[in-house]
Amino acid sequence: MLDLHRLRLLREVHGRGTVHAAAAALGYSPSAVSQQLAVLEREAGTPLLERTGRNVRLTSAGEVLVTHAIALLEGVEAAEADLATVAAGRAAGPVRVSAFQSAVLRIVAPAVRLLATSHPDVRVEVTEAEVEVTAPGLRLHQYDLVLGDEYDDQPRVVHAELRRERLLRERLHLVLPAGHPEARSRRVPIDRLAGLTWAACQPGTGQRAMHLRVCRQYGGFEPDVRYHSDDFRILLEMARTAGAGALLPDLALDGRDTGIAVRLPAGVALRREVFLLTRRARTPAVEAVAAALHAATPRVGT
Amino acid sequence: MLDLHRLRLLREVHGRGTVHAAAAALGYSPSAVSQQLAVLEREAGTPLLERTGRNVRLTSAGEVLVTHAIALLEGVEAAEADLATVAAGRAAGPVRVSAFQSAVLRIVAPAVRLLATSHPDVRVEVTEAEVEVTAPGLRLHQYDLVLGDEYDDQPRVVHAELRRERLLRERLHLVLPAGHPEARSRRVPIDRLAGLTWAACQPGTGQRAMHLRVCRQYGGFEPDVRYHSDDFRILLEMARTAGAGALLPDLALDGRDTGIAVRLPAGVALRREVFLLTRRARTPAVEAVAAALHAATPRVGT
DNA sequence: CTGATTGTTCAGATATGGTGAACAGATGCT
DNA sequence: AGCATCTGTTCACCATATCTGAACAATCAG
Repeated sequence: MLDLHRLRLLREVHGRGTVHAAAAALGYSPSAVSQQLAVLEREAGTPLLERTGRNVRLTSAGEVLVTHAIALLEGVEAAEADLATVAAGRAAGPVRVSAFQSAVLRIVAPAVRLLATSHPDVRVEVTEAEVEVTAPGLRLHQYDLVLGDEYDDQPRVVHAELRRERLLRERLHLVLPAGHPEARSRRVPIDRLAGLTWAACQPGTGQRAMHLRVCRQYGGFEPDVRYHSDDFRILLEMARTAGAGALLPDLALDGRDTGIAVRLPAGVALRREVFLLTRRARTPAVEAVAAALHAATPRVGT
Repeated sequence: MLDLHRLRLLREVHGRGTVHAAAAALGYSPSAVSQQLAVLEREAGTPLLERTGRNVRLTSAGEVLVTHAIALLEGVEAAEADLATVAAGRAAGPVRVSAFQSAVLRIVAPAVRLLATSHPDVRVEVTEAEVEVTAPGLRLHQYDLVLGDEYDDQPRVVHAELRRERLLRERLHLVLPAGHPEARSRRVPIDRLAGLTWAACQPGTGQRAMHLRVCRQYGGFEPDVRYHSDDFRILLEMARTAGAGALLPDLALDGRDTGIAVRLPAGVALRREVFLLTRRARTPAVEAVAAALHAATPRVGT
């Protein structure tokens, strides 16, 4: 009989492309994975992998088998979730959540607090990471729920097998050092800020791209970005302490905005959407966590 | 992660009721089964079995898990069948058939001959046994196709999960020793045969029950059954050699009826139906065998 | 050409899963 | 009631399967 353990290796190699990556993901040596796949091929009676350059790729028989493997492993997971639920008499089991920094702070952490009393048998594991990194891990069952963000001008494509729900849609604010001359008016035209020093996320991130686009398109200037961090709290602190400007969403602002001035850009409506990704098949525990995340999401002005 | 091997043990214990039976069916010692189930319970985190008297029964958690197990094992089987088919480029893999004696001789054997050329990669395994015995084994995946028979007055109930197809509907004939006075007419009234010595199947079989009912109802006598065998060819030989009478279906008569007279009973239409059982989910190989069985079924007068 | 990848093979340590004997409780026969 | 005979479980022990790490071959980038 086919062995689930080996099928999982096959799925992982299929999903990650290399034996090394699959081995690393599952905590084995590449040697072990290679040997087990060889056994699987012998059982299958036909080659499942073929080498292409120094990598491996699934053969058509491998593709057929991996399709079954994915369904079977999904089924096993459902069985385990059901079992945990029955054993505890209510939604139970481990649930792995990933979210980007501000969502961890403002959404996931409060949700965990809610779940601690409403669903004490659900064990939530949280990883702070960006959607780009973790979305593939959702399909590979490394995570069960992934929170992501998306700036209006850069919609993310999401795999058809996944389910996406909006958690909130928030405004982006201009954060200026308190006492900056432009901070007197409630709405600040971007083109007045050409001389400002800026704090923004690392190049390659959505926030940075949005920042550059806004300055170029609405301000007509190339921003002098001097402070780089993917940590919104650091960006905020650079505004407060080092006199920089920043473009930050509601979630990054926790209300204690002493030392800074939070203003809206004039003439532009900049928005960010925060959403939740899950696989289509949801266990009771995942369902409970999803509900808690919705409940814990702060209402911010749209 | 849950282990398929252990889930199969659970399914078998569920299906067969005792640890011993499950162990015997899978070729293990009861000790091994007991130990593996203990491991499964530890993994599940909740009891799956409870002792009732000297047997075991599934707990509600066990029931939940076994439902998943059945689905998963079905999925694995589908995967293996698909794999065999892909590997061979056509329907392939082992298929286990069971049938009662006359069906093996007249239907299954010819079907195997057909399949040898039409589907050389399908490996047919045949077991001669009665439906009563093998039908449960169909649900337990011990067999893939089961041929059964049913006398008109004793319809068999078939489990809703199984699929039943009629293969043929045949007449029952009165088999008399050649030269018996009543064998002169084409149709023989049953009540003329009160003094005959009879050959019939063992008590408890459908044929025996039918035989008794016919003699009592249409002949008004208790038959003197002296020769008992579930082997129709032996019953036929007792008619030929020992001068007994018998009630046999078309399939039991192979046309070489020297030494006997085959007549229809007068005033009664006795019929037997031969049918095919499979699980609802059929692999390509099972489909091919089912088609061959239909094709190989002889056309007999209804 | 060299160095850094990739996947595979081999020898050896370790864990897993099997058997069979001994045991305890339930049932049924005399 | 008493004994034999079923259950299923536990234990010690053994075989096999599966992991690791080193050595190897092939590919690719600089």
